[in-house]
Amino acid sequence: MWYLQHKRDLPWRNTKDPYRIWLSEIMLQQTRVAQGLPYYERFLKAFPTIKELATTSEDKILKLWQGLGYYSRARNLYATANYIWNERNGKFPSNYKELLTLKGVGDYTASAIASICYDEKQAVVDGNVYRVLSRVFGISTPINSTAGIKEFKSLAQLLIDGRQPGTYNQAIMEFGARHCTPQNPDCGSCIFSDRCIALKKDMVGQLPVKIKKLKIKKRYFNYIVILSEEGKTVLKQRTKKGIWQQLYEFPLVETEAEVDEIELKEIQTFNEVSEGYNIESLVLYNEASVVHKLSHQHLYTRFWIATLSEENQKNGNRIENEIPIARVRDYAVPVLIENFISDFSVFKI
DNA sequence: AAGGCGGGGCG
DNA sequence: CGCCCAGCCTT
Repeated sequence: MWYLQHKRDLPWRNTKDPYRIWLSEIMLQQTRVAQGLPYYERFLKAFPTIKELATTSEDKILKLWQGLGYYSRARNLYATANYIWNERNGKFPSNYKELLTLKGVGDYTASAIASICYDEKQAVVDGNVYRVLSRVFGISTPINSTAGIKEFKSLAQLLIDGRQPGTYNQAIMEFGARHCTPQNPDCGSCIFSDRCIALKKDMVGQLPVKIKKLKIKKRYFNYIVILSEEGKTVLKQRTKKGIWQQLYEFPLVETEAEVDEIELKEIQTFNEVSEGYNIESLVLYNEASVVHKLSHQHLYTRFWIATLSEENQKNGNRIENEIPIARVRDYAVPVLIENFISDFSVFKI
């Protein structure tokens, strides 16, 4: 069989422990194996069992998750670990249907855990499976339409080997990831070349079909990097809906367009931010905006260094959310902020 | 049914 | 540059 010859030796392939499988599957949602692998190793070391994961803090989990993206996965991971540890005596649900009720666990993840850990016959349908099935069977139904999702799930469910469902699922995904690749698949040496409809019809490059409707929004961020003479700065946690929920960042002034210093000081949010401080000087750190690209937003970002006058500490004013500069690296921050911290000499300790 | 949610790697 | 990645949740 193709899988046995080509499978990669991945750490979660040597276990049926639902905790480890669950952790790996959550991490690999919309994430390449190569990107998720180091995170998986670090998580397993820090949290060997669900007990350690459930009894730590959300901040610690987010810090370890930093850079992997889709941070709701980390928050749901923590919520689910707590639920399982506290409400279920640390015992995972042991079938597909119950797994589906867990936060952050959808059809794919529930099928993966159920098939791998409990030998339940549930077919996974991830990006790899969509690609392989759409090509081999020549299916043009958009994979992200309601009809497509149903059609591919039932087809996969027909094909799955009931004796080794977990192995079957991992094999078809591995085949999609390693052989039936999105670009330039090696159809010449493919084990399905005799029956692949897409190959016969010369449609490999056009399958799978996907409806796409991504509008990219431009946003303009101005981060106010506060520096007090005591060697402290200010970080705030993002608590609102939207990107980077629960992560930390410098006080943010969002504007409708790029602004200069005069314009920035007229912005309401800037005045709210600076109200508690006595800003002595405000210096633009990067003339050219850093463009941080998310899949759905482009963030044009400038950092402003705000040095506080001595009065702040003489008066003993307590500054909200202030932290020693040496502790900045303890906080979970977006990559955009992490890059700045790494670049800014004051933070290099 | 549609939109929001990260970051990185590849051609 | 655009595309896609072991998807899920909210509206």
